[in-house]
This record gives sequence, structure tokens and C-alpha cells, in this order.
Amino acid sequence: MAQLTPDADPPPRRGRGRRPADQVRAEILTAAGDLLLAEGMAGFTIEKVAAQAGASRMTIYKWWPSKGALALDGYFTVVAPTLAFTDTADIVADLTNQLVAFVHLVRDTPAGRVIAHLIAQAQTDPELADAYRQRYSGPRRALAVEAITRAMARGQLRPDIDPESVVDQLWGACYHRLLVPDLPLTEAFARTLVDNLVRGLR
Amino acid sequence: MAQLTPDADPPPRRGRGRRPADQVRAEILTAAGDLLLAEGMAGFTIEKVAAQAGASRMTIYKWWPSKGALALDGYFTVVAPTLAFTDTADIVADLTNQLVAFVHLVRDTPAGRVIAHLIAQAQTDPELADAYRQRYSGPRRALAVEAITRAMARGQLRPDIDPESVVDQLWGACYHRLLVPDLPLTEAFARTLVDNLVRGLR
DNA sequence: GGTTATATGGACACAGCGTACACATTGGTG
DNA sequence: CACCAATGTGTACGCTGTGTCCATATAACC
Repeated sequence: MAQLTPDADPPPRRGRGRRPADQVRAEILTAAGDLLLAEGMAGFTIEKVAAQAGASRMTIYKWWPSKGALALDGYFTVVAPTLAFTDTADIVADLTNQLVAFVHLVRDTPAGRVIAHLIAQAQTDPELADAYRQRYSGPRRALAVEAITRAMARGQLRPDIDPESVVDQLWGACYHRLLVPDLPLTEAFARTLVDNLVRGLR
Repeated sequence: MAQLTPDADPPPRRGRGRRPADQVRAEILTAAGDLLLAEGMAGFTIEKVAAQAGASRMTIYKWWPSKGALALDGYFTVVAPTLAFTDTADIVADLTNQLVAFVHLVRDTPAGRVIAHLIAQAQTDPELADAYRQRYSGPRRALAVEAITRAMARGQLRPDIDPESVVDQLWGACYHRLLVPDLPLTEAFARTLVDNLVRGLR
């Protein structure tokens, strides 16, 4: 996961006094991220994080206001958010590639479940909801919107469309299948989404 | 809410012995639905439901396997699922009307928050997830898919499109804004979604 | 070296879940 | 009508997790 050294099992035993703040913080964050990937938000507990980090719960409560805040920080610590958006001047190819990559991230790695659980938790945790929007969904939306806007300027797309709504119809549709899996989330599905939108249904 | 008689405040006091099973069941269900609309899944507690229904927790545990199951049953009891899909032979108008109605349901009634919380809870409650798919999202999807399929047969839409993906790009996009409210869920948004898809982006 | 900041262990009260047991009452059976 | 089984009720228990407080130990800083 995020362990550089294979230090394996829970840190053996810890003395009582103060330890370097940054070190403890880092250990808590990687522990939080690991636990999140391993169990999702279901088994994500302040107590477990503290135990796995070899820290005390008090320390966590001092630095993070809510469980959600800690989870989000831990997630970012472990997954190193890859926020790249390749821009090859072919908007259809770019959207397709980006969407297919997202589908694979969600389907083939634990990140999918974690994202689903974070969104779920955000429904009843306003602080997490804000943080998630500002630090994750917001930036990701912005990248897609920029790409679409550039394509509009290049004349590849109609100039009067609303890029934000397009984002919802591509990524939002995938999130929908992630959160309410009536049907599977496949690469073919991602390609169909782009095709539907670009060509139109008529 | 679901009270036919204004019997108001919590059932005063209850004797100790057995009561008619159906009656207790009904009282628990309306209590569950009311509580859900009032507080959402956040404050939805077996104990509160039992208190409001004037029943004992044991009874609830006997009949419902999980908190989610009870919540879903309660929700259906109170909202009387309006599963109508007007079919006026004009698919664009039908989709728009249906989607706009959905947006208003989600925005202007407590049902929106309840749906969001149910989906959230379903992320960590497999039984609820199954029940939600089979009893709610599944049937609703089916209605939209049928309408789209009929429109394809009538020649109003291309014959080679995948109706299911269209559903995700309309309703799924709305769910996305409900669950990750980066941007508001408006009637104009709903109309834009239909327009984007039908006309195409080029 | 002395002071301050901070991590730690331990204890507490509280909420909610899930279960168990004894008792009360109803519904049905004979 | 008498009895039995089914089922709701009250109460209590153990468990997990939360959030808070305290005293103590130790690092970091001046």
C-alpha cells in the first residue's frame, strides 16, 4: 500500500511521551489510507486507525474534526490523485480515454469502493461533503470542463452547449452505475456514453 | 404524513401483552416512514422507530433483518411509489416531463434526501442494496427503457441505441447532482440533458 | 536547563446495536 | 369454555464506537 519499508505488523509498542508531530501525522494518514483501501468506509474506525498507526485516539481527535475528514486525507495520501487530462485536440478520443480510464480505476482497484463509500458518508457528513467537492470532484470536473470548452472553441463541438451538463452525462452516468449497480460498469458502456452524446440519438 | 386519523402524539402507553401482529406491523412501518422523511437516514434509529410506534425493539428485530430493510419498507409505505410513465408518442416530451417531475420530487420534497440516504446506506448494506434495486431502481429503469424502446420502434430514435445507457445519462446524471452537489439540480438542467442527448453535441 | 507543546495511556459517560429471558395477552383449537 | 401456541412487551446485558477529560512523559524550542 503506502509502506515503503515492509515494516509489516502493527508498530510493536510505543513509549508514552511526545513524538515528532509530523511523523505521527504521517503514520496516521497512511494507516487511514491503508485501512480505507482494505475495508472501505464500513470498517473505517478511529479506533482501528489509531491502533494500526500505533497512536492514540486523542491525537487523531486533536487534528481531524471528523471521521470523514480523516478518511479523505488518508485516501489522498495513499492514492496520489492522478489528475491528468490528456489533451490531444481530438475531444472524442480524449473523453473516451479519460472515461475508460475512470471505469477501470473504479472497477479494477479498491478505489471504486472507497469512492462510493466516501460519497455515501458525505450524505450525512457536511464537512466531508464540502471537502470532497473542493478537493476531489470539483477539480476533476474542472479539467473535463476545460477540455470540452477548448473543443468548443476549436469548433469540434457546438458552441452553445453547457459543458457542465456533459460532464454529468458522462462521469455522472458512471457514478450512477457505481452507486446503484443495476447494470455493470463496463468499458463498452463508457464508449457508448460518448457515442450517444456526440452523435445524438436521432 | 401517513396518518389518516390525526391521532397526533406518540401512542400514550401500551400494555404488556401481545397485540395484533398486523396492527403493530402497520404502526411500525408508518413510524419508520415518518421518521425517515423527518430526519433522513442520519437520525433513523431502531430505537426511535420503536418509540414512535409505541412498540418494542424486539418486535422490530423479529420482522426486519436490517435497519436498511426497515427503512425501505417504511419509505414505500409513506410515499406510495408513483410509478407512472406518461406515453404520449412524443418521446422527447415524455422524457422531459418525466425527468422534470423527478427533479422536482428530489428538490422540493423530503424524498430527495431520503433517496440519497438510502443509496448511501446501500453502499454498506448488501441486503438494502438488493432490495433497493429490485423494488425501486429496477422497476423505474424498466419503465423508461420501455418508453425509449417504443420510440425506437416508432422510428423517433435511432434503432441501434442502447436504451439502458440513455437512462443512465438522464436519470443517472440527476442522481449524480443529487449525491455530489457540485452544481444545483434544476429544471433547466433536466431539459438540457434531454436536449444534449437528442440533438447530439456536434 | 527550563519551559512549552504535544503524544500517550487510561478512564468516563453516552448512544446504538443485537440478544436473551420472563411475563402478559391474544388467537385459535378442541 | 379451557387450554396452548404464537407473539408483543419490559428489562437487562454485553459489545462496539464516539467524544471528552486527566495526569504523565517526553520532544522541541529558547
